[in-house]
Amino acid sequence: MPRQPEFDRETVVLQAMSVFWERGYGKTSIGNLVDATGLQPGSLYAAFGSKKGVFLEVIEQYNRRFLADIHVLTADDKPALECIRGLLEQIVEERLAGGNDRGCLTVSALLEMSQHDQDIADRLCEHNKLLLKAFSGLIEKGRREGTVATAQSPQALAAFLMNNIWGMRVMCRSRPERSGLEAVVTGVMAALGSR
Amino acid sequence: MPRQPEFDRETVVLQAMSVFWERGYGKTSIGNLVDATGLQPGSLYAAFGSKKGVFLEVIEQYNRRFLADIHVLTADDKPALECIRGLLEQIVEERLAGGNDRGCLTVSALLEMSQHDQDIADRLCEHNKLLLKAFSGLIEKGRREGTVATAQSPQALAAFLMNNIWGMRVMCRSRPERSGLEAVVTGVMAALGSR
DNA sequence: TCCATTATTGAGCGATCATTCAAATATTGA
DNA sequence: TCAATATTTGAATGATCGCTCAATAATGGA
Repeated sequence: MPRQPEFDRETVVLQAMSVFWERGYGKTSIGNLVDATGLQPGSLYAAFGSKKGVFLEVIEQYNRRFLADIHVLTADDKPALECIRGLLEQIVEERLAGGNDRGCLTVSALLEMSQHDQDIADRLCEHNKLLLKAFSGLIEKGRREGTVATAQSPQALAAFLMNNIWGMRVMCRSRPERSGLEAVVTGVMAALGSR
Repeated sequence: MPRQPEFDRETVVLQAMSVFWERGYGKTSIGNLVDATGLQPGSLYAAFGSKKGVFLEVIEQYNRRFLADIHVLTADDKPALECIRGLLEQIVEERLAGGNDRGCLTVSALLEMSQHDQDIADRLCEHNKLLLKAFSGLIEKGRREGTVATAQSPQALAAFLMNNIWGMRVMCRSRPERSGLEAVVTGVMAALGSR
């Protein structure tokens, strides 16, 4: 066997994720990726084929992690409605702590790229379907427990929930006040919990 | 008086708006603007100073028009809650008609540019405050009529409403099914109308 | 030790970008 | 008709982009 690659692929993807997340796809140059990963252009192209190839693998990993988080929540002992509240409040607190104003990588990518790149659009839409299913499962669990009492179907409530999370991701890019973010949490919880 | 400009400024801004809306800021080149407006680079720069100058005037006009729409709704005779339903359903129908998958110019601009350009971020955030006030006024009217019955403050409900509209703008870029979009409308109406 | 195979390097390619500016053109008051 | 004053034109500029490739370095089996 000849020479082995010197880098760890997952590490490189995470480093690239950080850059794409911070700068968006269009404003990320190969030079930025070289700086962040320590790999030279030739190595990046040997490993991923193109800038788009790097990005596709980045959103693949980003999506996998997000989905895993939801599945962990679904397996949790706590009432599902409380898990959902925790999910929303985590977004609020992360944003207000001054930290994450990067929003969501895939939401930004959807708005920036879906009109221009069919491959990226396909991948993002496919992920959204998986995410809807995951939320649906979480809400079904809530209904079995009785914590989710609203008459609408789990699928409909999942769409409503995801819509609000997307909205919050946008709001995080603005300069939101605590009152606005908390109003969203209150509104969503009321919509899910009341009958 | 010497030679007058040959173009109508508002027309040019509308033509540029269409391009920025379709392509986003980063993917819009001066060449695209030349094609859309019929103005040569030199004329564009004489009139607007820079690409960013064109864009700032575009979002200025976009925002003015959107705000005006909300104020028209607030002056309408119909119950405020029905006006809000109409607003949401218009987004649903426009999207499902196969037409508008461009989403919202300012939401896209916020995600694409807010991290990189302070001037554009300032302008967008300022507009968002105006929009929140306008929604607040509409909801206060609903409360006076009794159609909006929820206990939360008009400001809080306005934030919740805007959050859902932003979410729908994102969803419009995906490939949404009617059921998902309608679930959002149902969820928002329930949250505003129930006590 | 040597060779076959692969990874890494980084200068360089052509394309495209936002922007500029000197020349050409149009308008108006005199 | 003729300056004086603007606008319009579009080729040119320098920077940056994604990407390539010949040269070099590293590895492991023979």
